[in-house]
Amino acid sequence: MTSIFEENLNPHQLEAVKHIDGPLLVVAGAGSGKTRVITYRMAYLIYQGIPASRILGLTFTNKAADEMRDRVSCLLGRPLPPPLVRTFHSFGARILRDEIHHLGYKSRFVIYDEADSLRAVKEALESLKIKEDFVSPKQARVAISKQKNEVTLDRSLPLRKSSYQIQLRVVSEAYHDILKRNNAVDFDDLLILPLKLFEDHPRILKRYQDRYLYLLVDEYQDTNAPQYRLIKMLCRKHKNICVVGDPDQSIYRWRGSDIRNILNFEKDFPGTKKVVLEQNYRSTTLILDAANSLIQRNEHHTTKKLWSELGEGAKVEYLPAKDHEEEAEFVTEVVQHLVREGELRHRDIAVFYRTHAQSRVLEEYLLAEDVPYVVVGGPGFYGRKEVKDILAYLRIIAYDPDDISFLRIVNVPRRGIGKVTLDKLVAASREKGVSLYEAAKDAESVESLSSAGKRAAASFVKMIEEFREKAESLPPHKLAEKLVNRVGYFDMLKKDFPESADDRMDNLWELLDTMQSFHKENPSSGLEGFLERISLISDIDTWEDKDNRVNLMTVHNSKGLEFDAVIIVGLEEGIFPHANSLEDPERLEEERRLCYVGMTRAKRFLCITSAESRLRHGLFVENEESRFISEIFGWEEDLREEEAHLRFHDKKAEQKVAGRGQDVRTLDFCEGDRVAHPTFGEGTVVSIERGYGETLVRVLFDGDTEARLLCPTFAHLRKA
DNA sequence: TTTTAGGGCTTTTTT
DNA sequence: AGCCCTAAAA
Repeated sequence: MTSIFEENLNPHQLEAVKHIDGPLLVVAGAGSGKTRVITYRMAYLIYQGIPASRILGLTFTNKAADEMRDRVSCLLGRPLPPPLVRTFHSFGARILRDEIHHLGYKSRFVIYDEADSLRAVKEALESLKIKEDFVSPKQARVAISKQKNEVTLDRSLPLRKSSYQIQLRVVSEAYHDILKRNNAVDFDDLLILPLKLFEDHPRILKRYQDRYLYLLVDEYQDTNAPQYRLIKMLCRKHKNICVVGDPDQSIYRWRGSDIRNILNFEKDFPGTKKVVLEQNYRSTTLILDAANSLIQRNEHHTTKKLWSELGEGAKVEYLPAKDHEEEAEFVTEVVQHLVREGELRHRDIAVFYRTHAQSRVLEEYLLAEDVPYVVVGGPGFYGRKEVKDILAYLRIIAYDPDDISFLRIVNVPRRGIGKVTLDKLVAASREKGVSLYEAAKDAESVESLSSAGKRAAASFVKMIEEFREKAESLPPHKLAEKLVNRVGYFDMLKKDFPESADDRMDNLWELLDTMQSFHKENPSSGLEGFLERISLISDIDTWEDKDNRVNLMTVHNSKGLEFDAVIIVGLEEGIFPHANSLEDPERLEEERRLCYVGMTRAKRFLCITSAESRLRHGLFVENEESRFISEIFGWEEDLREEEAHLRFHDKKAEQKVAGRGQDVRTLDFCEGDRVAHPTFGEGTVVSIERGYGETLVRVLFDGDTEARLLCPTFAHLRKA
């Protein structure tokens, strides 16, 4: 059984997988089998007798976590439980759920998302009577978050403080008072509070250190200071820390990621074993050459060179358009061409852009040509007003009602609690030191309140109380459905949004469906469990590859994915690289890394476009061609013109979309065939799914065991 | 006092 | 598309 490791890993990967104790750094270039190394290593540890419950995997997205957990269980076979794999944030939330009372919070805390947290900042500014035009709430929020994440890295901050910093400090304190009062935490707190907990309570830390003896961290180049410290604390005793990452793919510095974490790993953890993976199993050589050529322009880049055995492949295309509309037209044509001539399915194709705003034109043109597409992320499902409203109601019902959620829905739909009434409630709540909901509950005693206001508040409170009672007995989706009906949400939609009421209502049905399936899968976790899950999912997590559609997303969202064909649009100075990064050399390098990430998602076909002018904020602006273009193609000025006419429509270009081939494994069986497996015995092939990631074979073995076998494991399958 | 209608502003990337 | 503001209607 040792063979699955030797058979499916190259010598470098194997070296990493078989390293058991002590720190391990895997520098894994794009497409070099990073996920494979982590999952195989987890499986290997378990084969060595280490209980799965002692292994902890940390990732950035739920999607990555799910995929990893999934693959490990595939490798292990059914009977063994997989190790714990979570995102940093959900791991933090889980710790807090058990331990937050040590920090003076009540145990059922609310997680505020960015919008909620912005509200809280606004409230803080208001209570301090700071003029919004002096510090914009948004800026303040970003600054608070930044300060929060930095302080934990280095406690000896320079003492010189500008008045701005002092003011910021005050706002930050007011903000955190508000959170605490509402028993709420923000995203940053999910990492910082566990740190604080571990610092203040060494015995609790010890418990977690003893529980997780082997740590594996994905995308280590994107860890920020709190994440770094959390990791360091957890493995301080046993030093069994394995991190995987690629400095050239670090693209979240603006969010606090610190590339030094990976660069200094060997210094931080003496005795580190380092493995570098350079063989790329994803892309053809010309694509890799182009990507290498770009990343080499970065002063700070790791000296590794990706290579591939997948053949030269198609040349990277460049299609300069005159404006954003022509660009969208090109994209549509390329997609149609790839589907017709290149034998690709729509789902094998992806279009990446720097900013969400760029998706609209693309959508228009794809729609006009009946090309099926799906937009990943953006102002997504959970950002929509109707969904946020209902979730706010549910939070009020599930937790001790917090002010932010209360304010959101207290008059939505309208129920006669307007500004004046609300102001009086706010004053009453401040005076009594209770939440707004408590104040509303006791509205009768607020003398300044009009009788109409008292009545409206009382009936609102009565309704919420009824629902809080119902929450004990009803499953979450039923409760939510009753709620939507009871508050007359649909009527409000029809009145306020006559055009889109039905669409919005569909979104709510979808929310209810999600709740129902969550309830089915986690019958015991109830409404709170659902709300926690909802607040920690990201756009990419909800994306499924099942429909046959072209995928549209930001370059950031593309990280970790791969597609047969990739089109990157908007290669213009000011767009990509983004205008806000042009001045700062370090930020510019990050833009370059971002472009590198996008390019290395492509397996066999890569196309880049630009527009000479485009509509921005309602105005036509002209942009220079992105500097990345010449860096990718290594063009000299005089060659440019000649190359530029090499349009996609040329015969020569068309030949480049060769048939598929390289990565398709030969299977000697197909769906419906009888097969035999050394461990599981005989069975019938239910399905073979190829395309995204690795090939997955589902087999229903006799005796009703259904097994899902990934690429390496099904090598043991033989036609029976 | 609350609601409604209309105009301005925004958007870089996100757990 | 959502949010915030203002002015006027209900």
